[in-house]
Amino acid sequence: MKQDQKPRPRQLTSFVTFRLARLQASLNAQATAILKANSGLSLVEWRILQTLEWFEFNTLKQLSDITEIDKGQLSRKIASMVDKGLLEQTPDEMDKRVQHLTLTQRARDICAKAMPIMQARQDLLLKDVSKDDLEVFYKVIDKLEAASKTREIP
Amino acid sequence: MKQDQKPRPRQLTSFVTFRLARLQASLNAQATAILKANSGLSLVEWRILQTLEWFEFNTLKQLSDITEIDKGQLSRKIASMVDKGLLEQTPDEMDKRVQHLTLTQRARDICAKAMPIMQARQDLLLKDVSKDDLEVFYKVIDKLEAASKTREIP
DNA sequence: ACAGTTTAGTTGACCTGTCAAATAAAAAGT
DNA sequence: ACTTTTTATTTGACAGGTCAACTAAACTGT
Repeated sequence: MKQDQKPRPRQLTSFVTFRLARLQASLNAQATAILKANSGLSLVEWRILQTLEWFEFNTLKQLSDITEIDKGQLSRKIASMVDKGLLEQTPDEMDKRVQHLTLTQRARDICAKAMPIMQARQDLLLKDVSKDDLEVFYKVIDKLEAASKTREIP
Repeated sequence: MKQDQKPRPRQLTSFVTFRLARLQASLNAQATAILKANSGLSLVEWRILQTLEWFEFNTLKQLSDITEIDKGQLSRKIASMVDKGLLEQTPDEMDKRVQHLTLTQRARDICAKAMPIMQARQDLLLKDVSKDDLEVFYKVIDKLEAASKTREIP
């Protein structure tokens, strides 16, 4: 009688990452749909614009470091956003390699319009999460993020 | 004197999703690198194989529902994995539309070889996370996931 | 001054992810 | 039986994401 062919639910190996991947897929779909319906921005565009608004940062490198978005992808995205009139590039005085990015008025308008809805979504997402739990949540994210940067597993 | 041009760090609007996106980028890069070095599998391939091993499920639809991976992507991936000799498809008796998927011996061997390393990585990721915190973490993920499925915002 | 290295950003190639439309088989309604 | 609706899977088109090689400007040390 051949049985236990299948290891069955097993330990929760890979479960954290599995859960995070699935959550991410779901969150992205939601955000993409909301942005499309309300602003015409893609999710990456929204992220870029928001990051530029939140942080002091305004160069591609800094953007890439902070968001972990690939610099290649950013380079192309930024170019297309400049074309669309969402971003402006101004060359750095000292370092001729770097370009500083700023939102155009148009981009600020679009963001201002989309913001309340994205804010509402954020509120909805966190509606049932207590302050304490959220703190723990961020703490765990910090730890996972730190551990995910060590490349000591080969 | 023009100042407060820039709204500054503001509320933590979108911060949860921002943090999750960044974490995800980092985790994916790590997993991809480990898998590449140790098994030749891509991350999606690994996820598909693991999901098939963990759960009873073995059809494309079930795989798509459980992982939230797009069915289109799955359809193509599965085809390529069948080509590579990682999966076998056997048609359902009753319903001629569905195909049941099973890992080949080759796939099981590769997974068996990669598993200890992926397990070690998982352990490393969670090394500094207490059991209680992890529980809270999963609880918050559940809530975010549930909220991300409501399309009641537009 | 200048060879060697690092850094910001670009580009090419290629894989992954997403959406929507198309097929085709099952199930439901009449 | 026969039209309508669902459901499982496939396909096309295209945006997003990743890697690695490349260019050009700074920086380093001598």
